[in-house]
Amino acid sequence: MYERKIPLNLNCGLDLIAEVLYGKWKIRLLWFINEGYKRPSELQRKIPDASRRVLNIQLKELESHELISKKIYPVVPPKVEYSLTDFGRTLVPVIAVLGNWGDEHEEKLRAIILKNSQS
Amino acid sequence: MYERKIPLNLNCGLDLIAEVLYGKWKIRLLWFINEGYKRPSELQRKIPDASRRVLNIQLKELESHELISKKIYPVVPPKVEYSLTDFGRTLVPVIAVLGNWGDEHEEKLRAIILKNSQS
DNA sequence: TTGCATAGGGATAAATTTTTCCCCTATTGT
DNA sequence: ACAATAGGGGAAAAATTTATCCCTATGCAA
Repeated sequence: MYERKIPLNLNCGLDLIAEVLYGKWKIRLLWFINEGYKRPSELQRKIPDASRRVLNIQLKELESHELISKKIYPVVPPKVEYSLTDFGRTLVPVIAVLGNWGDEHEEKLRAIILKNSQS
Repeated sequence: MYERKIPLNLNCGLDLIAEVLYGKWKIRLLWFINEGYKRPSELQRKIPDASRRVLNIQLKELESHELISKKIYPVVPPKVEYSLTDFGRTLVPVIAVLGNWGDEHEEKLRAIILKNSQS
């Protein structure tokens, strides 16, 4: 595993939430799990741009941060289901606020971002 | 400048807000600017762990995303002041929600994160 | 028997972001 | 002449995150 060389900052609430949410696909994973997509293969289908590997890694991090829990069914082929913990559920309204802001300003944002990514 | 090789996703509100907020120091920059720390040197003092260079880069990105505006006073030595645009101000409550969640769960988060970063 | 689906992991490469180092602007004061 | 101040930026290195590739195992279907 990767060993961090620059120490973490955990001074304020913003540092703390960043530490658990920073990761390209984490917010989306939480969102889809909340919507009821529980199995890894379902999540991979919902997020086709992410590699299988990173999703596994980020799911494991979410689990280690106690935002989701993993249930392994002892069957073959294997079956796994993730679900939000009570703690993870407290993040749902927070994520909703983020998504709503993006949705509300969708046109403006799309225009600004595209304009900048071309120059 | 760096030329992106993996194309952006701008499908939903979450993608859009991620595009403007992703960056190690951006949220903090917005926050401090909102609190009234306007000059680059003030911001650097408030965020001593960031290199001067990145702060400049991220300020410029925030500006190009129209979240902050930059006023250059034609004096010597130079004087610059940033401030939130109206658009940027709409993000303040969103950032507050993030920080509040972190603050509310501060002890739990600190414990979880430290436990995981040691193993 | 071959191929597909399920879930996951190791090793390594590539992409991206952040840091470090050094230089430049112009004026005021020593 | 020279340092101090305030703001910026290029280039390259380091840090970090994601992607790619290959391998494990089992049961079911064509």
